[in-house]
Amino acid sequence: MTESKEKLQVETTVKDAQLIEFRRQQIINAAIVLFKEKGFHRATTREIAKVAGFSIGTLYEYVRTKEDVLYLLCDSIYHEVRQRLDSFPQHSGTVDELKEAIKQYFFVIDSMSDAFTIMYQESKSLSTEALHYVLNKELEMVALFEKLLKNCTELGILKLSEQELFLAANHIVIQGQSWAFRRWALHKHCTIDEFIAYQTNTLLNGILRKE
Amino acid sequence: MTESKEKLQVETTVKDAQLIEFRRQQIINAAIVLFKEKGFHRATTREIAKVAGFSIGTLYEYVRTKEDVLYLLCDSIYHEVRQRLDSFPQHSGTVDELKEAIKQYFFVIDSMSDAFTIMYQESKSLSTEALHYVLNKELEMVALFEKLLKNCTELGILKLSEQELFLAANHIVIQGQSWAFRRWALHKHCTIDEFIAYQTNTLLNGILRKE
Amino acid sequence: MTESKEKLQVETTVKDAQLIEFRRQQIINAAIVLFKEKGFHRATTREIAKVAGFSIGTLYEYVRTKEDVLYLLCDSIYHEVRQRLDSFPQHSGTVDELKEAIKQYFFVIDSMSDAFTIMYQESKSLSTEALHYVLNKELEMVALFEKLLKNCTELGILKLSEQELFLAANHIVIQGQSWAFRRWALHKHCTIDEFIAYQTNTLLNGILRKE
Amino acid sequence: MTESKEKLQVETTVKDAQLIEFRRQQIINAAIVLFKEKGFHRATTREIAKVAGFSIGTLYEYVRTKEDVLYLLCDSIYHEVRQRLDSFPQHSGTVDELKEAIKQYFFVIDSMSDAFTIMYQESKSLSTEALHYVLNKELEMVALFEKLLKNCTELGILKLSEQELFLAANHIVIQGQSWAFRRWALHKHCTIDEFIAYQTNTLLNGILRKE
DNA sequence: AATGAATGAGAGTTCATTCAT
DNA sequence: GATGAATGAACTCTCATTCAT
Repeated sequence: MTESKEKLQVETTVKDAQLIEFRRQQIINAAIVLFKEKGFHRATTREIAKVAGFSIGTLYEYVRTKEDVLYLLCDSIYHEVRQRLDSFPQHSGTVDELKEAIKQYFFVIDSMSDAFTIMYQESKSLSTEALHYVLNKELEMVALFEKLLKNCTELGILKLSEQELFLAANHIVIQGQSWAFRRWALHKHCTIDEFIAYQTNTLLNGILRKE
Repeated sequence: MTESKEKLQVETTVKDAQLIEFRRQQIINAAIVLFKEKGFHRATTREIAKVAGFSIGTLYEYVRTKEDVLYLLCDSIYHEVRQRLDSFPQHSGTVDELKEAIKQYFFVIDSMSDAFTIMYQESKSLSTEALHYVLNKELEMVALFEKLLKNCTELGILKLSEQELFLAANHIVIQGQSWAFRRWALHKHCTIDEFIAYQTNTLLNGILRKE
Repeated sequence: MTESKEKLQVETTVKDAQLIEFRRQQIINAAIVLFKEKGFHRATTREIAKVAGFSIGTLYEYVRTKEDVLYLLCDSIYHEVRQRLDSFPQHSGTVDELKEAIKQYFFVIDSMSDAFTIMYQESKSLSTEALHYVLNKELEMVALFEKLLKNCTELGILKLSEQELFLAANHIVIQGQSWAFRRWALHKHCTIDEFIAYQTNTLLNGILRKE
Repeated sequence: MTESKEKLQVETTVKDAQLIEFRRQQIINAAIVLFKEKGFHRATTREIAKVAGFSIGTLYEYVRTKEDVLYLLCDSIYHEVRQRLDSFPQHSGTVDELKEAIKQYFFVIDSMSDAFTIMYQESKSLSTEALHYVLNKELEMVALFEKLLKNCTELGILKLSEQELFLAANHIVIQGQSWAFRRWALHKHCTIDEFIAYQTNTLLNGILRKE
């Protein structure tokens, strides 16, 4: 899995790269808390700075606009997801590999569900350029699962058209994310493991044509 | 299907009920256009009034706050959905009935995808009370499909636990809505009919246990 | 004397034209006081609103930006100047007419010297477009005196090349304005009448070639 | 010509006098570029430091406040003017000497017109104390020409009252400076030599009373 | 002597809401 | 019932200045 587009640069007045990394992580953490609580528009930059632990002036040394904070947050999600998916042990058996990927993906979402929810609800507030970048990351996610599904078809385990490949991959991505943005409904009825089990079974059964 | 909660009342200074109905529909239509274009927070009440065709003063004769506009919009969605689902011809064959319900549901979403997307992204801006009301409507939707699925299990066509019943219903509702909020990705790959076909097949195949 | 360019429009949210006129005059008056005292940049829009007698919100109903206030001020100066010069009685004798025009011009400046000084020092803060508009008004002023001087040359009283015509007209305009922006030096040494007498004599003697 | 007031001291933490001189010249040069481009208020201290070639911290080793930069700039103008006027060869014939002084003065202005324009438009941003110092320098300039004119009256070439002496000197100073601050209008119509010729002739003709 | 990250008061602007007409 | 001018709290962002290194 490779990044398809250059990262959009968020301008800084600070020169020390390590410090930038560190402060931006503080900003992102603060933003997750606040955007979750009150949404992007109701959270103020002053609050973000305060929760991050520094002054409003300092915030703006690491970020040009409030929108940059949202972009940083969205970007960090995919960074995290990629790290996790890249690091899980690769199986030879491809259906198992697919299952494992789904599991890992759902786990990341579970562990970052606030961030995912924010991204879902607020990414529309990004500039066109940043939004395109983020949606593109999303498509990379879909493409990853398309690839894994395709591997299965090549082994003859599945028979899927290109369209079905896409729809199935899309299906996985959405259901995974729904674990985040529909917490309120789902958590009352099952655990993440049960959810993963149901989704994996339904999908694979649904896709496997045994006639 | 019955409405579980009393409709939340949006106060008015105007008496004429028909006029209220009429003006509110104008408000909702204007809001759909503007919230889609710029989101709830960036759209101003002045703009809403202007697009609706009257003055800001008049807007506030039919609505107490800006949030009321969002609430009215969300509420009208479920009103519309219910009307459509209630009116389609009921079959005796229950799997067919389920299929038909799915189809109708996806069709409503397709025809109101802007409104659905807005609801998805902006409902967090509602007050706790209004949000609960809306989420409750959402659960009624899920319950509707749970009921239809349950009918199938009772005929022995499906074997599903309570949990699976809920997850499957939830699955339908989410995939349907994804047709609205993931337009940008889905519309390039398939038509609404193809999407319905894929979702219906996958779900039913995935659920039917043939061992 | 005709206005060479369309007036630049300053946008408003208010519809009542008379009210706009009235409020803008209040804004200009407040701005003259404050810009004189602390300059354009140090005067705040809040102060302007306060001195004008209304709230900051109201200020922004009649003006889009702070720069608009400055533009309104500059524009009103030329409006005033034109009114005064257009209304003085026209002589037949052209040198007398020139003298009278100079006198009237210097009088207007004397009566609006704060506004003139502000324009001199702050017009650079206008947008390119607005600045061009204002400088153009300034050139119209020069052109007016060029015309009056030209009348004299046509009667054979003066012999001036095109360049000299321009320089002499320019000379009048600058010396007049210096009465405003060099108050601090000039007022200690002479009255406006003495200043006018000196400038008129020097200019006419300087220009008249008697060899 | 003697300096009438002690130079205002701009405090420093640095000891090395030569270095101070050197760095301040860098600061002034940077300030001329930036103040010309965006004015005193819009130019930031950071930018000044950057253009000057060092860090913001260093800037504040040589200057107490941003206003000091403006003061330094204004002060350097008179320093330059004095150097030039003091160094031109003194004639015995006093009208020629006056003419030569005018010429040299206009030449300095031409070569430093950015700095002069800045002084004209921004000196109001100086503190009262610094402003008085600068205006005083200005009056010294006027006094210089008063002196030269007086020499002529004493030789019987001119007959001028004290007031006329002042006004004529003032006239020269202003017209000279107008070559800087009215560049936009004048440069299209004549060269500096033509301008000097016109101003010198008009003034002398205007002043010489031969009846 | 030089650096540059940190600070926070303060500025311009917006916009939901009110209320007299 | 309809209008639209008035309001002011609240928000984002800037930038002169400081001080530890």
